[in-house]
Amino acid sequence: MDSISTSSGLVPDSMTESAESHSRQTNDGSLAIQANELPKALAEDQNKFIHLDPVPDFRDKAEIKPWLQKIFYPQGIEIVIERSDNIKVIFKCKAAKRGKNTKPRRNEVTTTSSMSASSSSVTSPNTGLSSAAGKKKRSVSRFNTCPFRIRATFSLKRRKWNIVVVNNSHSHELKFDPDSDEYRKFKEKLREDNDWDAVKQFDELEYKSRSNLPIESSLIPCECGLTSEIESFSIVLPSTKPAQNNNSTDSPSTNITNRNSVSSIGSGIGSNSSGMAPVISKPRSKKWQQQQQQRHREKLMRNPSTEHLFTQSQLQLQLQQLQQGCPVEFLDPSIFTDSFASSPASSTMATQPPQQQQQQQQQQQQQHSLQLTDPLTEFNEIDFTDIFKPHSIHLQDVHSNTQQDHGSDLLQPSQSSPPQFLDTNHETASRRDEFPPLLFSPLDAAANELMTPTDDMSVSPSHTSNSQNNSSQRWPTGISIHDQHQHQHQHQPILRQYFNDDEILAPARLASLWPQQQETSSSSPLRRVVNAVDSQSPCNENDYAVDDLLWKMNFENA
Amino acid sequence: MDSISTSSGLVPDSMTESAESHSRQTNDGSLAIQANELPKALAEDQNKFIHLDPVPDFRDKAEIKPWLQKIFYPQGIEIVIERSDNIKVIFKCKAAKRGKNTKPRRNEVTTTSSMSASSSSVTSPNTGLSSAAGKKKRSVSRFNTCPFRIRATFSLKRRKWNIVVVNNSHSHELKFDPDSDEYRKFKEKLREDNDWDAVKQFDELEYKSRSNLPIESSLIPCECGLTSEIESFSIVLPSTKPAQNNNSTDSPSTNITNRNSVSSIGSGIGSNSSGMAPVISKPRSKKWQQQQQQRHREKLMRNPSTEHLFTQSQLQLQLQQLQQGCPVEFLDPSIFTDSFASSPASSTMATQPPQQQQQQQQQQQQQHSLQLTDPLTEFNEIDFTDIFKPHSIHLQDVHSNTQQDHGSDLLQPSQSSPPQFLDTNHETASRRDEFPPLLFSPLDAAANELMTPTDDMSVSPSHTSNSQNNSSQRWPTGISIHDQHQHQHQHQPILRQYFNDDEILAPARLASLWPQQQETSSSSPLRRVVNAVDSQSPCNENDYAVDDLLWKMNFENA
DNA sequence: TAATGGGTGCACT
DNA sequence: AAGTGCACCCATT
Ligand SMILES: [Zn+2]
Ligand SMILES: [Zn+2]
Repeated sequence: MDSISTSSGLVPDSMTESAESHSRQTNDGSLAIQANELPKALAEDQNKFIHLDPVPDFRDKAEIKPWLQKIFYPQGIEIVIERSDNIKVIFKCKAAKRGKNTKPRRNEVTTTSSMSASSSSVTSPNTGLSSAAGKKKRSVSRFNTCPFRIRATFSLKRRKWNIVVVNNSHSHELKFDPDSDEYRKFKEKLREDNDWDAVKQFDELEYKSRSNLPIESSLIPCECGLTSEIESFSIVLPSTKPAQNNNSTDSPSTNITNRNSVSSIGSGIGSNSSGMAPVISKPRSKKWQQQQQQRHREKLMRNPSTEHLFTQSQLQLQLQQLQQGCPVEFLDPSIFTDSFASSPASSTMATQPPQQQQQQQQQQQQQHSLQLTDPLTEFNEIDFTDIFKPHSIHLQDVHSNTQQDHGSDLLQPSQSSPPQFLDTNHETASRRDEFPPLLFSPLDAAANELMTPTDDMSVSPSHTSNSQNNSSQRWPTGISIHDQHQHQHQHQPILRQYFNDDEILAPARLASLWPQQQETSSSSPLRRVVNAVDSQSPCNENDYAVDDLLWKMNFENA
Repeated sequence: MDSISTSSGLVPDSMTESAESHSRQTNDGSLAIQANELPKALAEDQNKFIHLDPVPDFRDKAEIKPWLQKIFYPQGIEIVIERSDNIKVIFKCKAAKRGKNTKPRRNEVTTTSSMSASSSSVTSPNTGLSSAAGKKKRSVSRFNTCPFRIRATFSLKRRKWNIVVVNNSHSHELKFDPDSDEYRKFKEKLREDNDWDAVKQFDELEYKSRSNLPIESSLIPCECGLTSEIESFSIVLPSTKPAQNNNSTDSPSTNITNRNSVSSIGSGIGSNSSGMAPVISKPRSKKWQQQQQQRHREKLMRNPSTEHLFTQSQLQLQLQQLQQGCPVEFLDPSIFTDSFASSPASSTMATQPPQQQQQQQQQQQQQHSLQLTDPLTEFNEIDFTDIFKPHSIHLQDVHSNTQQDHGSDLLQPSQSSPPQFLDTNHETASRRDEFPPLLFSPLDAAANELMTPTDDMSVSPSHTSNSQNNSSQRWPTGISIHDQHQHQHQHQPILRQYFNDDEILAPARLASLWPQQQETSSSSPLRRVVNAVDSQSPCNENDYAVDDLLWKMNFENA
């Protein structure tokens, strides 16, 4: 079970071959790596950040978590908010439930010895029932010391939320639990938001989990109403240090292979981020869980919505998303097959998408079993004052220039609709109540930005020309790795094109899903305003003044 | 500065003489101690609890904290909620603000060496300005490891909130900081609740703090609108172990004398427990604090409300309260003087209330400098199942029977209005919004209890006869110490009389403050209902049925 | 059962 | 990797 290397080919093959050459160290010590080189980069540079980009233009802080849940639930990672702010949200792994006898050893979490991330069904034949593992031997990881973090920070300069995976190592196994309360709420919210495509995908995920089928990869389509960025990243984490209660780091590294691949098509949820599903405290008996499992299984078999999960229509939807910039290698390979593989190993091979060189890439990925130095030791030295500084954007089709395209924050036009600082339009002041009093409302801030509406076109003149170009080349993953100190400003035109494509294509894809809500690219007044704000240069004096004010007010608690 | 024994005489002298004889060990290992013997009891029996009784009939969980703040702010203890529930609230000391260089020694909190609770002005001539201590040498007690806890639990059986000081030791010095944000909110809430008498008292406290005057004792008058319990207790904590980060308990006991006396006249706040004062984050520069200090000093000198803090009218008020059952020994002795003493020692003597034997009692109290074994080590073995069993009430005039008057829970008529579990009446749903949906509101509960209105009189037939009796004899403290295993039921008539006196006399005192709100004792329908509820036997079958339902609903989260 | 005790999500500061 | 105030939880008895 440990040292499992059954990874589904989520990283395009062509990249892995030249992985080493693509990782470049810039002269200031920063590292620029392409998306397909993430596994190796993660293994070698733990103190680097995995930057998710682009991200939807979250209009509310509360939209971030559902979006991330779409990405990380299929990876067996249940995220919770560790701390949140008006300008940042720190996510972490949900703490493990304590087993009955919650006195595990301190130095090693009773080491289920594996922390095997990918194939959860291998280690626990009990399939996703948390109670099965529980009672006594479960790795309860006494204090939740998992170092995994996702940091979402709102850049006042760029007026955009930046999401960075700070630490991809886990002190526990990754396991998708379809019976967790949080997941239930999450899925209920998906339904409330009418994100039926995601609901279907998660139905499939639940089915696989309950059926002991491998869940190595996942697909979460994007269904947002306003934006439609495609977000995905792949991570291979070779070595996961077992949880040590930060007092004695005796075992240097147990060399336990841990693999973690994340793939999804994210989306900002269109609206209603306020209403959470009513909390329903449920009993957690084993019997109840078995009932749930059986019920769900029957429902899945009968439900027409889940019936066609593996039919041609679903596949066509995926292909359509592909053409619009969704990286194929991060789609769920299982959608291309109509049968379930019984063993994880076989399924891993069987679920390969029909991409050339996919298997080679997968094999390459299996070799990225590298040790991680303890990232915790290095984080203390991180200077967080630069957290809102520009960060790099890396595309696959520009991988030869990866070491140069950090910075460029000033021109990156990815749809950065400030979550709350942007909406100046006095007509849409309804969301103002969600923020503390005395904080500027998004409407006010946005109105301030309308003074330079023409910057949008000037910065991204060729926003429509390269859309098909990018999507057909290598399905850019839209992921970038960079460390803290990247400040170069280069290759801005390429970035501009890329992100403008996203903005333009997204509504079209959305329209295909809900024609009644159709809305041409940037045709909405609000949307156009947002784009204008995003694409304009942040070097504007007025902008900085506003930024400073907003920054100060953020800490005023109002 | 350390081993300060400048204690103001808060414990009546006559008691301390026979302190040892009054502490009795019952045959089941429990300890019954009179109020005036609290210092010694605390020093010798750390695993005992200090039970505050009676307490107001809190109608909302949110009313508990302000009430406790009135008691503990004058002691230099700023409480925060560690954890709260529908049925319990755990308070602790507010975490110390870290100085700039937050790397203090681990084993000893740079030991301002004193933890001298009473006279804060002695150690820090900078008078209550937190910045003065700060920056570097301040005992920031890196992780807030103060063991002090106050536990408020709602007993479903007795329909009453019970408040217990779980651990009276502190890992830090006790210092009243009039500039803390929380205190400002607290005081603003006092103003909102029109608790002007408390406002005045705290104005005085602030003045003393800013003027480097000793704040050994305090007075917080009762100003509640609905209830008028008199609450007070006195604690002398001889030895406070310095904070040790629970890893190495090297210094067994530093023998640092710590004295902590608490006195107040508590009251449940009349209404509006929902509206918190708007948070105003203030800059914390030293300059700003000095300005505040100067401004406050000037305002105090000029304000007519604070002008007469030390005039005869104020003293008459105190005397009036005395006659109504308020223990004189817990009143602020300084109100009896019109001049400020410069040194704590002299002021302690100068502020003695004109009571006979007061000085003797004070001297006796100074001798209670006993060491505390670390209470945390012993709390793990305490059996909490009996905590809500009848506890002993000790009056000064019945101190020879102290070991016998625990129990009698069924008849203790202290006003216990259930916070939210009781309301079944459908007419008075106005306060229902303050509680989670589906929870009963207190008003309904009160209406429900009207079915047995006559119980009030039957239980306390002599409620008016002994009022002067108690107040003139030795000013009962209304405090009881008891440990886990007290089960005797004795001297119930005495208890009944005592608490009924409190209930009846309180409104009269209140009326003296606001004649327009005058309300004779138990004349208010609601008030009478509350008394009826409290005095009736909880063994009623219907009551238990309601309890069950309420208990279940409490965990429905609805 | 009713009560005790603690974990932890997460936003305020 | 802000620390912590506070409450929604859960486990145990
Ligand atoms: Zn984790
Ligand atoms: Zn304390």
